[in-house]
Amino acid sequence: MIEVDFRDARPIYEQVRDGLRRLIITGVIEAGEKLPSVRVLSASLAINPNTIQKAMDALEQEGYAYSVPGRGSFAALPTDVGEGRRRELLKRLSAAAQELRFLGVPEEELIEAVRKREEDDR
Amino acid sequence: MIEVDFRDARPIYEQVRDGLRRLIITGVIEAGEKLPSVRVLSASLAINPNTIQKAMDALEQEGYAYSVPGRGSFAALPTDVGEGRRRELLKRLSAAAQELRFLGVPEEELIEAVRKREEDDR
DNA sequence: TAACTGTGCTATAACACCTAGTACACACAA
DNA sequence: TTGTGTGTACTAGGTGTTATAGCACAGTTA
Repeated sequence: MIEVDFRDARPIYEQVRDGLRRLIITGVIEAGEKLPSVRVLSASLAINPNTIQKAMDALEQEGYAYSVPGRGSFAALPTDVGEGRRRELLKRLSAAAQELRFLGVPEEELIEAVRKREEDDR
Repeated sequence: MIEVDFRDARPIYEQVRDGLRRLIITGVIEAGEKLPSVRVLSASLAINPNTIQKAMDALEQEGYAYSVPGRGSFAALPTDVGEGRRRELLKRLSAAAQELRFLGVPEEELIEAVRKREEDDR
């Protein structure tokens, strides 16, 4: 369900956060649906609960999830995601596009990459 | 010329590396032209020379610059930039696009962001 | 009640990052 | 040659983040 690479330079909690976010934006977990619990994820990934908790906190701050003490964490609606996240993604998008143009990648290829649906880019 | 934010979570050497890369891809520094020296950058940004050196090493490894002992560091040709960098950027591009689509941003807006030329996204 | 849930806290170890200081070899111009 | 500027290399230490272990509490649900 979620892959964590201990050799990766990125912190584990970021990998978990990104993995959970990916489950949401790909529709594997729909809005309102329950996310795996801190303890279950901790056990299945062999990662300390505190680290999973940190990933959950980050995801909740982005607006992708909300937590209810005693019940669990759930996927939020796309409209609940903060505007800051949108702006950051748009910045990232044009920055990548600008650099790719500098590297000589034709614009059609960029647009194709933007339109592409199914892929396994982390 | 280059801005460094000490409060930013990103390491200083990454900020310097990205700043230098930006000078190259925006054409401020053209291919073959000399980059500011380690010591000059170190003095003007009030950053330790070792940190600047680390940024230079990273930039050189990406293929955006090459160094000549005794003479200085210079901007490389776009064709010298490694294929790994291209792949990473394309991944980043489609990942951002996919998430933005999930957030309800219309495709025309994404394509517009990709086409956009002049902007100050870091 | 029992088992699950999120949440909070302390303490510790490991690692990346950044700094300070020093030194060497090379290129270039006076 | 001498002086200056250049990239490069090394040691050492301080600092903050990350991840871990362990424990505890309160709320929810069957």
